[in-house]
Formats: sequence, C-alpha cells, structure tokens
Amino acid sequence: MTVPAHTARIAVSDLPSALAAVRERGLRLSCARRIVLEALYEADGPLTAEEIARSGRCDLASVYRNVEALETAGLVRHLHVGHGPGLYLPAAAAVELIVCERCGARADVDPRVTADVRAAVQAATGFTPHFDHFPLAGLCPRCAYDRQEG
Amino acid sequence: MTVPAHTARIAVSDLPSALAAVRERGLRLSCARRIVLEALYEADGPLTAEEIARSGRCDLASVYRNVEALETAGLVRHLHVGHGPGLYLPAAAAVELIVCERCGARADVDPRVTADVRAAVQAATGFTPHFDHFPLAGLCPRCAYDRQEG
DNA sequence: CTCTCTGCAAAGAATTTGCAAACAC
DNA sequence: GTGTTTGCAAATTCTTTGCAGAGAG
Repeated sequence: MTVPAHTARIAVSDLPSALAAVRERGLRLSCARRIVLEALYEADGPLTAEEIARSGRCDLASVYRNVEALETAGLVRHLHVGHGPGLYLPAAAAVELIVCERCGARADVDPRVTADVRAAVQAATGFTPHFDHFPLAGLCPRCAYDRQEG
Repeated sequence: MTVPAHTARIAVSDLPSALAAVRERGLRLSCARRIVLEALYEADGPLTAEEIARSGRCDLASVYRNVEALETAGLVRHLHVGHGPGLYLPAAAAVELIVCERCGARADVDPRVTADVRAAVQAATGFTPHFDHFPLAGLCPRCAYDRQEG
C-alpha cells in the first residue's frame, strides 16, 4: 500500500559507482550495505532477502533493514511476484515484467507497450498504473495452452 | 504462483442461488460455508478472511479452509492488494480494479480497456495478462498530484 | 451411521523490532 | 569518541495444518 519516498533514481549501473553513491547520499558504507549491493549487482536477476543474506553471510534482519535504506536512497528497488517473498534488484535495472501465475515464467515487457497501457488506463480511470513494484500477472503461452487443452 | 483449478464460474449472483449451488457441486452446506457466503454476498466489496470470520463468529481457520473449497467450486474468488491480506468476493463479481499503492483507493477498470490491454500485451510478449487475482497497481489522481508537488 | 467439517492450538513463512555489543568515520 | 549498524532473539502478520469431537445428510 505504501511506496517508499525515493530519492530520484540516478544512473548507477555498476557496483563501484553504487558503493560510491552510498557515501554520497550521506550513508555509511557498512558491511551489510556492501553485501547487499555486491549481491544485487553480481546477480543476473532479482534476489530474495534470504539469497542476499546467504551470499555474504550476514543476518537476514540486516538485509531487510538495508534494502530499505538503500531503496530510500534510490539505489535499490524491489518487486512482488505472486505469493512469494519480495525480490530485490538494483534501481538502475529498469525492468518491467509479466509473470506467469502458473509456472512463474517471466518475460520483459517492451517499455513502449507499458507506456501505451499506462496512457490507456490513465485516460479511462484517472489512475496511473505502473508495473515496477507489482508486475503484470498472467499466463505464459504454454500454460495458456495447457489450460485450454485440459 | 498457483492458480486454483476452478470449476467453470457459473452465474450465481445472489445468496440463495449460491447456497443452492454449494449442494449442487456435491458439497455439504455447513455452518462455516453459510457464513462465508452470507458475508460475501451481503458485503458491498471484497472482505478479508478476518472480516468474514468476525461477521459470523466462526474460526478463522474454517474461513480459510472454506474460501478455498468454495473457490475450487467456482463460487468465490480472491485477489491480492498491495502487501495486505487476501480479499475474498463472490466469483460472480466480475470486477477488474486498479488500486492506489499510496492510499489504497480503488477504481473499477472498464472491461473494454482491460481487453485492449490484454490484446496489446499478448501481441508484444505472448503472455496473456489478467487482472482478476493481482489487480493493477498505480497511483490515484490525488496521490500522483501530491507526489509531483512535494 | 458415516464421512466431513469444526474449533482450538500449534506450526510456518516473511518481515519487523528491541537491545547490547561492534563498527564506521 | 560518537552515533550508526550489527547479530541475535523475540514479536507480528497472514495463512496452513493436526487432531479429537460436533455436525450434515
């Protein structure tokens, strides 16, 4: 229900700049902060808090505290897929996804398509949808097919 | 991640038909089942399991067991709004919503709009989005305005 | 009567919080 | 040094499960 009050997301697309940005935002570059950023920048997709904690052996509570701090600082973002745990990724990763509710498959959605959708829903409802935090849910081609067959 | 294996949703738009339908599906019309259906048909919007339980003084565990059974029977559906608890409603309520992530305000989305969106995303990704279970998230006009100002 | 369903209590998953010791600067 | 951050443990929230007794048909 709540969207964190982000600092404007700045283009920080590699680990060293992200680490530097932590200091620039007036935050200490603590051990857990480093672990979170290293994990997210080295991963090839979104990670759970659990995965981040395991990757660098720090406490799960510290991961939660720090992804929040780093999200407020505009360096990290998170999204929610289905009923599962939250997934964290670098804020710079401008991914808009659609996720299969049946099998969990994910696909990127072209920003031009989401822009069109945003405009259409805006015009019809006055609300502006976005897909950063709660990605689109649906069925992948295979699951849609399986469902029709039986 | 999982979509329940619904029985085809049949047009059951009032409480007496819903109660009859329970028996027609070969289910017993138990006390808790009656409480769930009465609560959902008498409410003017989606309810949490907690609210259903309070409404008829039955155990929360029974509510969870029964909304699931009734969903499988095609009489109830549920959706997830933001980080909050699941919300349950009669399956016949063909609502497609957009929910403000900031203040929780909800608006209906015209089915023609969702149909267009569905087609556009389908064409672009192969995935078929739907908005029954995870409604669209975004900002309501007021929150969008507040955000721009400060 | 038989099988299903109920309430209660306990377990589970994800996340948050309190607190004293450890750390960044 | 001083204020922040850490790890650990306990609390919270939502949901699920085990079980013995009550209820539906």
